[in-house]
Amino acid sequence: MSVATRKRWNRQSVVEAAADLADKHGYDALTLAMLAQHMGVKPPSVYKHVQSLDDVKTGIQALAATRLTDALMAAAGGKSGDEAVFAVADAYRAFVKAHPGLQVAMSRPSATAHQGPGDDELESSNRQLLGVAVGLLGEYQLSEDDTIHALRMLRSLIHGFVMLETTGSFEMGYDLDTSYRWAIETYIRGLAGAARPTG
Amino acid sequence: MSVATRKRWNRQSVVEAAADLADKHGYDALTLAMLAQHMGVKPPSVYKHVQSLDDVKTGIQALAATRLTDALMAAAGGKSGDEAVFAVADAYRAFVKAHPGLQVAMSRPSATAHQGPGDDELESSNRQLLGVAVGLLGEYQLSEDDTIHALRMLRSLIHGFVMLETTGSFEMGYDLDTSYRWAIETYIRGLAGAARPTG
DNA sequence: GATCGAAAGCTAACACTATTAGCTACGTTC
DNA sequence: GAACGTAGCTAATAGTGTTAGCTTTCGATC
Repeated sequence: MSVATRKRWNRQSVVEAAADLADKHGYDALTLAMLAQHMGVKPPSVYKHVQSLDDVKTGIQALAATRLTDALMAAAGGKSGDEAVFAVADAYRAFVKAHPGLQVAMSRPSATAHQGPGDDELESSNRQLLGVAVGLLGEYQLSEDDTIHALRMLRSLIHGFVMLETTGSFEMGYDLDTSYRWAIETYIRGLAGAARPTG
Repeated sequence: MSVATRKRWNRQSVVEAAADLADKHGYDALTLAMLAQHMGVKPPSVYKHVQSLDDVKTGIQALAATRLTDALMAAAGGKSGDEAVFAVADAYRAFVKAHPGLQVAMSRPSATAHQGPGDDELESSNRQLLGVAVGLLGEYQLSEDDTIHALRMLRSLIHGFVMLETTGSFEMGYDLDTSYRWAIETYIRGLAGAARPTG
């Protein structure tokens, strides 16, 4: 007989398991009973490792953010200018396609006012991402303020497109890949016109 | 005693009442018990007018779409070119601010494969909106394909910005109104470069 | 290797959710 | 005024998350 010593869970590993389930069955379909069953345990036992289902969902949100950040930083690494922008845009879209549950998680206001561990990690991850993003737009000669605006615009554009795509809100009949690239190109073109007068 | 003859409900009026509640308490917080109480009725009675809670939510989605369409068409009415684009963008953002519940409803995949009445209305409303939108970009001299791309991009940009704004995903410290206008301006600037060679 | 305490499992229970069945009473119409 | 359909009700079911309290198992210490 295999003496199958039972798996040792902790908040992190439970959240990761829950994130997988969210990707498989949908973020909203994630239930505590489902999570418990997947852990091979009855529902109340889950509370030994985690405060509540909201706690788990908050954890998923943080996990999603850091994983997305990692993916974007990896995509941008080494590249610069247009090439880097396209790479990040593609990586974002690919990430969402691969992780539908995590995407939904990211597009919800945080359930609990987060305080737990992982919050610091999330903060530093965001700071890292912002640094990379600012570097991303370095070649476009924007003022400091305009860099913020340009970043917000790029994020909005990518996030919105991917959102509308996954909810099936776009009319059919025209290729989405083409539209996506067209949009990023047009964004870059618009950016050129925003460049500050060369000093 | 006032003989207060009780209000006659139907699917439409129930959906409208539910939409108000969704705006007040949040789309996800909307519960059948809450809806029943607001109607002055016990939960099971709601089913006399509506098939299920999912049915109500599908109704809210349709209602949100048609109301948004109306608001956008009203905003665009008479205007053209840049002015019209700014007007539509502002109207969209204002609508979402005024109807947070409806916005969330719109950004969710439809709960039930809609079939009920109001679906036709939704369809025609969408067709109307597309017509207005195409007219909106008429001045920019885009090819037919590019018009679709430009429309998708504008929608993505607006939807994404408003989404990130309402979920509090933007870093603080820089004015959002300014960023929003900046983004629309940059979009229009990029559009100019996409204009087809004048034939 | 036996013992003891903490960690993690369990069952039972509670309050909530949506939903159905079946009954009663209102209100309209003939 | 009688008949009938609409719309209310209560009671009950199956699901949700969550807590309390008990038991088992695991790991470390003697």
